[in-house]
Amino acid sequence: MSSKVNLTPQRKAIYDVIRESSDHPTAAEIIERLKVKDLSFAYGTVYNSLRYLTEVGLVHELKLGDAASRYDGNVDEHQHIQCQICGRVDEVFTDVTKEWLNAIAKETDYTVKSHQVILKGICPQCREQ
Amino acid sequence: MSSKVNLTPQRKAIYDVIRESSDHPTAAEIIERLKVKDLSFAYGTVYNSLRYLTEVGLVHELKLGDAASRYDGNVDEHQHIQCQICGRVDEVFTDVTKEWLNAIAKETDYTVKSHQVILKGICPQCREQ
DNA sequence: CGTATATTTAGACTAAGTCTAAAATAAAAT
DNA sequence: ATTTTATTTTAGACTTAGTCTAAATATACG
Ligand SMILES: [Mn+2]
Ligand SMILES: [Mn+2]
Ligand SMILES: [Zn+2]
Ligand SMILES: [Zn+2]
Repeated sequence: MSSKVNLTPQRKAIYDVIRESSDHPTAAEIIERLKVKDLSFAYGTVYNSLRYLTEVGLVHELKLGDAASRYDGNVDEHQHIQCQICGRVDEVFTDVTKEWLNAIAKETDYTVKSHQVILKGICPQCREQ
Repeated sequence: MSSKVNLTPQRKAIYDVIRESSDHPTAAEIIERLKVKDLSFAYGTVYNSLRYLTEVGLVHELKLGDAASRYDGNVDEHQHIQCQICGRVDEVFTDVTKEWLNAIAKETDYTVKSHQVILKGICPQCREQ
């Protein structure tokens, strides 16, 4: 069991870029950062690898409502807040309560499997302007 | 002030479809439903109208991480839960607490402007199968 | 080794939506 | 009422993000 994770050189390089990034890069940004390291993979390989890394749980895919998905090397449970002005994405570790999730299960009669909170606001830097 | 809302025939028809729908239709679904009423507008007009209706606050745009945005004629504050199996989207009126939002403002130093919760789970129907 | 399986590659293709420039409507000014 | 101005619609080209396909490579297995 525990089907071993198969990290090919491409997947490893992409995973490295994500872990070295703290800003939740998009696929396009990952491709840029690979290029800086003189690595250039087929377009499709980057997307296939991102899907693979997501599936095996090494990274998380964030869909914040922007056009492009972002990727997160921190797979600990946390949420995100995005600045409406500059677009930066920051971490949020204060999570919703279990009681709240239970209340929703009761209200909707769904079996709640996951929740994602997307907060929008103004970051400290942009507030100064 | 209060810059009056300009509901052209096209915008009105699209708004009507959204209000008559309770399933948060996508642009493509709205176009289908217009066709049933023998209404056919330019592709771009539908998107322009959806943007307009969203901007003036008559509808809400939902980005649940699917490919296409969905539109909601209920503009009262509420959240959504989507079935991972059949894709249907249901309403969630149990909202997060103000305390939780304050905790996030303190943690992140952001001025929190909005929050969107996307819950995923199994709907009662799909659970029976 | 030889064959099956998995992965990468380049490039065609798709889905959702935006943009553009011209035509049609509507509103405002003469 | 007619001209001028502003707004909206339209068709279709274009963009962005991502998937699909078929061939070429690489890896694993007997
Ligand atoms: Mn994160
Ligand atoms: Mn709703
Ligand atoms: Zn900012
Ligand atoms: Zn379902």
